[in-house]
Amino acid sequence: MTEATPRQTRTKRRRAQSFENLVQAGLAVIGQRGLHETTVERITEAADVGKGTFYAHFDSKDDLISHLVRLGVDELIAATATQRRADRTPTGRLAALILGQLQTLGRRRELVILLHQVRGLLIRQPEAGDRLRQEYRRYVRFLMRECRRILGVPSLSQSEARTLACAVAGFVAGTLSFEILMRGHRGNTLALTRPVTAFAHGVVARYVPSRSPTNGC
Amino acid sequence: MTEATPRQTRTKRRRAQSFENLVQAGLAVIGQRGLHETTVERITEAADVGKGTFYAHFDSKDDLISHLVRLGVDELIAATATQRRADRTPTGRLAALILGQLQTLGRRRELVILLHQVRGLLIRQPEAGDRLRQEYRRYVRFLMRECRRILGVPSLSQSEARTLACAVAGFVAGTLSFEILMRGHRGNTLALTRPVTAFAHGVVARYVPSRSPTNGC
Amino acid sequence: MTEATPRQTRTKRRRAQSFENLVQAGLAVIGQRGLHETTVERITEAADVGKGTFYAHFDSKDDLISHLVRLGVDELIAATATQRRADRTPTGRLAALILGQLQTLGRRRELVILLHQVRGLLIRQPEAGDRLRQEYRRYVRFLMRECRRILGVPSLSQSEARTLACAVAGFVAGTLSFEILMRGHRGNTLALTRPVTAFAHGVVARYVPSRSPTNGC
Amino acid sequence: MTEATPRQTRTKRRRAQSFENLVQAGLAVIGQRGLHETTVERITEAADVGKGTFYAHFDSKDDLISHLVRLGVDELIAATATQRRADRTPTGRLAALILGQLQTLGRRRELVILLHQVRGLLIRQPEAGDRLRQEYRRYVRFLMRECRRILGVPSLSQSEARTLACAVAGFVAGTLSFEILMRGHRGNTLALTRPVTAFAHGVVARYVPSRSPTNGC
DNA sequence: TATGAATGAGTGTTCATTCAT
DNA sequence: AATGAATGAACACTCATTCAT
Repeated sequence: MTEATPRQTRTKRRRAQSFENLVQAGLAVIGQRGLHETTVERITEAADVGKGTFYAHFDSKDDLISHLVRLGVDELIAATATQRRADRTPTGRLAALILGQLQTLGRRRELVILLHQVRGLLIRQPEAGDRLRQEYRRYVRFLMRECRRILGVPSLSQSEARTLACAVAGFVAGTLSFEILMRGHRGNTLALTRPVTAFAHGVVARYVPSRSPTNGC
Repeated sequence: MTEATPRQTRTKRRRAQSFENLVQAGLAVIGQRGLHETTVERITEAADVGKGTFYAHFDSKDDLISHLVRLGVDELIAATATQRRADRTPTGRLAALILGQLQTLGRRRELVILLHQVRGLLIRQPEAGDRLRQEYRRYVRFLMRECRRILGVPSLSQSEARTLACAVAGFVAGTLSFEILMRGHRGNTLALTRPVTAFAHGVVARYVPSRSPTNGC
Repeated sequence: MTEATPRQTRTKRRRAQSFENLVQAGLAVIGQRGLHETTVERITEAADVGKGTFYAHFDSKDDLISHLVRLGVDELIAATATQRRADRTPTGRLAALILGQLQTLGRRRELVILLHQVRGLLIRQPEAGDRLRQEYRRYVRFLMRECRRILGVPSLSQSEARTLACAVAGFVAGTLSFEILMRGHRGNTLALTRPVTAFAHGVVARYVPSRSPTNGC
Repeated sequence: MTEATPRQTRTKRRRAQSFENLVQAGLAVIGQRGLHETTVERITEAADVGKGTFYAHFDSKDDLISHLVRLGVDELIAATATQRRADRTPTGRLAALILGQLQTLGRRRELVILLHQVRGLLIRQPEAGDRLRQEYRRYVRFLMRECRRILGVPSLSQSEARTLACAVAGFVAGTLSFEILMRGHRGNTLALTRPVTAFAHGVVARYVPSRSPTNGC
């Protein structure tokens, strides 16, 4: 017990440590240099492992990126979960959903850069990058479910729900990218409250069948 | 003198033709392969000119990209101008503004890819790429003016107008990128009418001081 | 007379002017940027003529360089002629010969750079660059004649005279290049008087059969 | 532990071998083709390594050249050291110093070409190439010390010593370059004995305060 | 398992030269 | 005679990936 098992465990722990280092280093380097200027060497230097070690954990650079995108989408989905019940009205809940995404991304610019740049690769060639594309689909499907939950299921066809989810996802990602571009820093996501509530308000007004004439507002 | 002018003209025409070929080829190749996989050689092949000719017209690959972004922003601004008076109500005019952008971009996927990927480069390092950044600022400032024109000037501070313009720009660019990602093709921008009007409606409701209590709807 | 001849003359003058501009511009650019960084375009810009004009006057870049080297050697030879009779003693005349070369080159750094760099090309491959090599041979042969004249003809075999001339030429060119390297500017060629007279003194002492025991010093 | 060291050693030996191959190949190729026609690819072919390997050992082509110049200057200095005590009289010692340089360079034409061509680059722009320039300064400073040692320290100011060292260095490098140029081959450096002793004689006569009137000869 | 030395296809860029005008 | 637009071979350098240790 004091000999065999811990040794194996220690080896495994070391391996897990290397893996984790590479993941974190990868995200950090991408955040600083962007996808294209991120080289395997820079990642392994930042992770403080040998260059060969990278290929003991990942099949390729693209493989690491897939991992990172998966983690990023996980985080985006998780972030929303906490705010799901913050409000009672559909408008408030939709606004909370959007603001939750914005705040999470606002705190982690690496994620904005990663997800933006990978999206840029995917919209280029419809046939390629299926594994990566699935992650974005997962994110949009999550938003579809959330929108339906908030707005009420029967009012939306599958296609309409997807269109709306794309609008929500696009609003979040796009607004943030322009904010960063214009302000040159992370920006204050609180300042985005007004357009967010406006968007949420409009969506509820147009998508939720008004229960009473005055409820739409 | 009766000879010199045509001579010069012929040569200049040839030069202009090469330039135009390179610009169009550049946009086309970027649309197919993305910024990073677009090589100068691929561009010159597509333009059917020698590789050296590229550098007779542009200082560098980045220089061409700057040109293309400028043209793209010009097109985006011009596209909107035609729809400026299509509607009378603020909501309708705002929706028309957004739909105009979407339709123009929907027709020209190369522009979506170009502007998306360049934005991806710019949000990475705040200090670099100033020339390119100026183009995006020009676009956002244009949207600021349009929003103010539509919503009425006094209601918006400079900062709020900028935030709103970023939201509009982001909504357009982001929604389109997710649509392309999900549908795998250009998508039908008409299907986006509903979220667009929702957004426009919400913005007017929240930004325009209501003239009468029922007007917001 | 007022018509035909002057017109031809004017054309010829223009052509001669272009030629002269190119020669001067070539020398100037080489002086500033060195042989390798001197491009035909930079020369034609400096000469304020079109790029094609260069090839109306010279077969190639190498052709211009040949011209310049020829002019440089001419100048070196001419510079010496004036000082030929400045002194009576062999030591003084030899020192005057060397100092004359040094002063001419000291005033025209472009010439130092040109002749040094071209020599660098020629010592690399014995078989190539024959036309250029002839210019340096002309220079060395000139020095052979001068040395013989100063030291007295019968005392030197052809081979020894050539070796001595190489030493003189090498002393001049080499000393100047190290001076410029160490001092970072043209340097004061007057400061070189002491090593020059030392060299001249030694050569006379060792090459001239002493007429009297005390004359060697 | 008993295994780790040999492993590391084997890899390191391989690396050192590649490095040495590149250095030798670099010098050889420069000797054959000159600085400008020496391409990284030609070097790696001659060294029988992949092109990328070059950049695993050197930052750039210039970096290799710096290395080679350093080695060349080292060799020049080392070559002299052995002959330092070959003679007793100042004239003999100075001549031995110069002949030592000439014989070393006469045996290694690559070094002549390398040092000549690099000097050609450095005399062009006073401000650039500081790292390379330092090597030449090191060489000249070495010659300053040697001259002082041979001629006796008190007789020379710092500035005069530097001028004399430049003259010695220039005499060596320049004479050899003209010899190679004229003879088309390595030449017999023994044939240079006469001008060398003449130079040495003259320097001693003019720089060493004569102990007795007849000693100068 | 971890390493890092080696690789070579691929990239942006330069420049001497040609030639239609 | 003069021009300058076009050309493409050539170059320095990068980087994802492999593999012997």
